[in-house]
Amino acid sequence: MPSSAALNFKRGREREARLDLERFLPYRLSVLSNRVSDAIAREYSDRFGLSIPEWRIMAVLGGTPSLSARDVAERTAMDKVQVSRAVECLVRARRVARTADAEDGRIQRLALTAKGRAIYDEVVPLALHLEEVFLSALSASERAQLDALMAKLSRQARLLGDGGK
Amino acid sequence: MPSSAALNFKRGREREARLDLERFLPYRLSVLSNRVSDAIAREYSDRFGLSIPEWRIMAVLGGTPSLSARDVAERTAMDKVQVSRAVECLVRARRVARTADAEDGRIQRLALTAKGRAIYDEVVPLALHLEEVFLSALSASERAQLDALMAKLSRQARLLGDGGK
DNA sequence: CGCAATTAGTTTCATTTGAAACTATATTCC
DNA sequence: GGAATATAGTTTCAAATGAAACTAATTGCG
Repeated sequence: MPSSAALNFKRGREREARLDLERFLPYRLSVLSNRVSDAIAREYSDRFGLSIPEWRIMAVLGGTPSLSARDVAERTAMDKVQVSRAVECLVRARRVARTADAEDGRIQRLALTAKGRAIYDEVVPLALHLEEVFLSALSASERAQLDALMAKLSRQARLLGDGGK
Repeated sequence: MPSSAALNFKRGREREARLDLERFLPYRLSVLSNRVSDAIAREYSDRFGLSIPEWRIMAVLGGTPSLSARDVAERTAMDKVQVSRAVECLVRARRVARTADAEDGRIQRLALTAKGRAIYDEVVPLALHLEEVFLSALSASERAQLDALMAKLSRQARLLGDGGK
């Protein structure tokens, strides 16, 4: 049965349009993304007491230390309130340290502490393992396709979003 | 530049693993899905005062009337609390009607009212148009690829999710 | 039958979230 | 220099959310 998203649009004898939610891409994306996020969140939370926002922050700080909260927000696609709150938790747990910026009094530089780094070093393999399990349904060429499609769709979605803002 | 998700895993000279959030599939999926949902939610909300849960309920009732709240929850991937609340709004707005089931006193059959159907008939073309704009970044064969990949990933994600539950 | 266990759906309550207001610092421009 | 504007980050407050308790009806089973 061909089920391309392009075929979602149907008209019966009467002239009203129909929509099949299961084939509607925004819906499918949302369900897929939630399933994946939930499965992963459970692991992060069970094993390390990390929420997804916290993990995202640790992930970027692990790769690039000394970012400001604003930088982190940009790179994690979170808003500044979310970042502020998640950083607060991470600081309380001594996983992230805040230090004043030498030049700009408004900015605080963020970095993983040794403790945070140790957790990061444990979480990264777990995250990559989960990604791998998830992707194990695909062949190498399918993964390449997926990568290309995601890039195109992300660009397109960015355009969509900007239009309405 | 090859950027397959399979290549996300890297080790430097030192032996700690690194993770590039921008190439991490769960993250990419989440950002993409949110962008799309937000763009669409804005339209639904601006033009019809519909939230996404409300729209999902109307979408399934438009295709299959006389479902119970439980049926709706199943088909929309929402939980029963969400459905209960969104249905409440829809009923108050006279877009959906609740009628008692003849056989089972616990069940209420849900269906679009004439008013709800009129809105449905307007929203469906809008939804399909937005999907089309979004997919316009892809060729026909890319759409087919996407469809196949989403199906595989969804199945895989369902397995992942069940495992942990 | 009649009591325990299930199921449909709602409500409650605590937590999460986001928008807007707020504080503090920095920059612009007269 | 200093008033107006902009930016970093936090706090506040109201709305959205979810887990668990709850109500009401049904089913299973001795």
